[in-house]
This record gives sequence, structure tokens and C-alpha cells, in this order.
Amino acid sequence: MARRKASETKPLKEKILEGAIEIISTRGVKMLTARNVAAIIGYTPGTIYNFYRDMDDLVTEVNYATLCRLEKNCRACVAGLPNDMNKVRALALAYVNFANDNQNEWETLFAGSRHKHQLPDAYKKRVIDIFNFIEMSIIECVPIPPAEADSTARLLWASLHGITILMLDGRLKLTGADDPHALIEDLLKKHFSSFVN
Amino acid sequence: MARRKASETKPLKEKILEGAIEIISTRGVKMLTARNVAAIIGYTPGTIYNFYRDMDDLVTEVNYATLCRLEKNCRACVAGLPNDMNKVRALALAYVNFANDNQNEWETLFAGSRHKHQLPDAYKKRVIDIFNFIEMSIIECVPIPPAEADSTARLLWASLHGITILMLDGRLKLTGADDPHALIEDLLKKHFSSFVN
DNA sequence: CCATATATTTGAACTTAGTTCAATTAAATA
DNA sequence: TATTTAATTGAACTAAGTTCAAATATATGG
Repeated sequence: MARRKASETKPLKEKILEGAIEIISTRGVKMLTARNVAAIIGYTPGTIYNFYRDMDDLVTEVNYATLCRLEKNCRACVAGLPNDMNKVRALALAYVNFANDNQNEWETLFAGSRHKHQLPDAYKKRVIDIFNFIEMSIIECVPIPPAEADSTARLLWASLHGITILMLDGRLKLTGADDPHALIEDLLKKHFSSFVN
Repeated sequence: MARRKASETKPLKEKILEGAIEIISTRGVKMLTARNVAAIIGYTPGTIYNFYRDMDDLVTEVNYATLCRLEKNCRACVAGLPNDMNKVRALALAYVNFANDNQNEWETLFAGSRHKHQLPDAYKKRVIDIFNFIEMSIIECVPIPPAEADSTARLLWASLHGITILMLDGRLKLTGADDPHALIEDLLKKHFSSFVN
């Protein structure tokens, strides 16, 4: 057959994206092939190229979706909390937990290997948004002198990111107290003891 | 032709590995194909499979070589230094600088996406070695109570790793003082001020 | 309601890459 | 020198990315 009967419930582009997310989250990014996506949504490989330039583009869209979920999750975890250290704790924990609960998506997001095309502006904006949100939350909750606020927040975030990566890798297995809570507690103490003690 | 005239200067396995490193370092891991490696060393794709199970295996060997260079580099950078904070500084800087000077190799090393096979024991041992070296260096140079030594060293290393990643990504562009030196200085201060001040 | 134009999806074909292995040829051995 | 052994090939197979003319459903105009 060629053109389908008009009975779609969702735009096809969306279905493709959902199929791609389904594959990445359950089978990993290596299993994301045009043919696999096509099979899962009941179309043919060629169809994908009517909506995405190439498979790289589709991965980028999956990553964008992951970023959105990450941000939503982080915001939800601290919503309504008073501005104190507990809020920073919650935020850090939300970050690590998200990575832990979405390992394949997270790995895809940070897999690094440069994509063919420049990242779309919306994507870049999202990254900046998340960073700003985290940075602002930290600044709100800890009495840091304004001059140091930026660098302190950035450094904390970068550190948290490193911990998250190595933890998922299994490279950060600790002697016993290797759960996220303990590590984050330690991290926060190092970074903020000079302000709150 | 089939079998070659015996005039090889190096074992073929080594030449394949060198070709692979050459490709990854100059053109990135996406350009590492059996045919590209074969072309660069003047053999045919099939030859590679006489020495490596598959291309994944070859990448693992490249990563192993990268790990070795990283360790060598770190050791060289602190050799002969007295056991004080300067040594820790030098070590941290060596780590970041190595990543910066070997971006493609570094990206390949941490690209994450799980390999087909388990990592070889020698590989795992090398990772542990590097970690131990860094951890020991830190412990030697900073008066940390033994009970906290392990976790302190690990946390510092993980943080350094996070900084390194985000720096290479361009995600850690700072307001001005975004050079490695400043960041590392800040990091060390956070982690050690309670011990040295 | 039919004819024509438009939009959507296909499926086949092309390219590139990973991988295998029987055939081939150099070197080693007897 | 003849025979065995080892190394390398190159051709072929599979899987994946990608393209696009052809095919078909819908929309539009008379």
C-alpha cells in the first residue's frame, strides 16, 4: 500500500519519536535502527525520513525529550520546599535518581560522540534552562556571597554530574556507604560547610 | 596476493592497533571502520579479524592504550614532587589536560555505550590501578583522617571527572575565569579547606 | 459525483559497514 | 625439492542508513 487511510490518532512524527524512546529505554541506543522503529509503529523505514533528516536527528529528539523529563522531574522534586539546604539536597538527589531510573536514556544523552548536525536552538535553550534552574535553586538556598555564587553552583553541578556518571558505570562502588544519599551528603558538606557552619 | 613476504618490522596486531588509534585521534571513533583501518596499514578488512574478535574489541584495545597513557602521564606529572597540596594540584591538572589534549580518545574511552563483551581483566586492573594511584597520592599529600580518606579521595576524583566532561563539552563555560586552573583551585579549596586551613 | 491535483507512504534499490571463510600463497619443515 | 603449515586475502553475506520514483488515499474544483 502507499498512502494510508486517515485514521491516525496521533501525528506520525510523534509516534516515531515514541517508538524511538521505547527502543532506547528498553533495549539501548544500539538497537535504535530505522527498521526497528518502523516495525514497532507498523510503518516502513522510509517513513522515518519524511519526518527526521537522519537517525542522528531522531536521537537528538529523544535526547531533547529526556532533557525535558529531567527538568520536569527536578522541578517537581523541589516544588513547594522552603529555601534551605534540604531543597538543594532534594535537587541533587533528583538528578542522580533520574539518571539511575533512566539509565539507557541518560547514557544516550551523554554518550558524547558528536552528532552530524549542530544541536537545534531549542535543545541548547533547554540545557541552559536546566542549568539556570539548578544554579538559581542553589543560590536561593545557600547564603553564598554573590561574587562566588556562580562558580560555586557550577562547580557543584559538575561534581554531581561526575558522581552520577561514575556511579552508573559501577566505577564508584564504595566500601559500604555507596548509596547516593551518603555521597551527596558528603558532597554538599564539602561545598557548603564554609557557608552554613 | 595471500600470505605476505616476511619483511614486517612490527607485529601486525600492533600495526592494526596503531592504525585504529591514528583514526580515532584524528577523525573520531565514528570513522573507525574495519575498511579504514585496513586501508591505513595497507591490508584488507578480513585481516583485522585474525587479531581482534570484532571492532568492539579493537575499540577496547584503543581504550586500554589510552588508559595506559593517562596513567603514565599522571605519574610523570607528579614524579619527584614533595607530598603537599601542589602535588594534588598537579595531578588534577594532569587529568584535565590529558582529556583536553586527547579529546577524541577521551570521548571514546567514556562514550559509555556498553560493549559486546565483558571488559578484559587487564583493562579492569588498569582502571583500578589508576584510581589507586590517584587516591594514594591524595592521601599522602593531605592530612585527612584515615576514616575519611577513601571517601574524600573518591569524591574528589568523581568531581574532577565531572568537571572534565563538562569542560570538553563546552557546557562549563564560565564567566571569565573558565580555565582549568581556576576551577581546580576552587575544587581543591572546597574539598580540603577543612584539613589544611 | 467525477476528474484532477496534492499529500502521504511505500518498497525497492543503493551504499556502507561488520563479519566469515574457503582459497591462495609465503614460509617452514622434512 | 616436496610437503606441510601459517598468514592473508577477497569475495560474499548480512544488516543498517538513506533515497526516491511509484503508488495510493485524500482534498479540491467544476
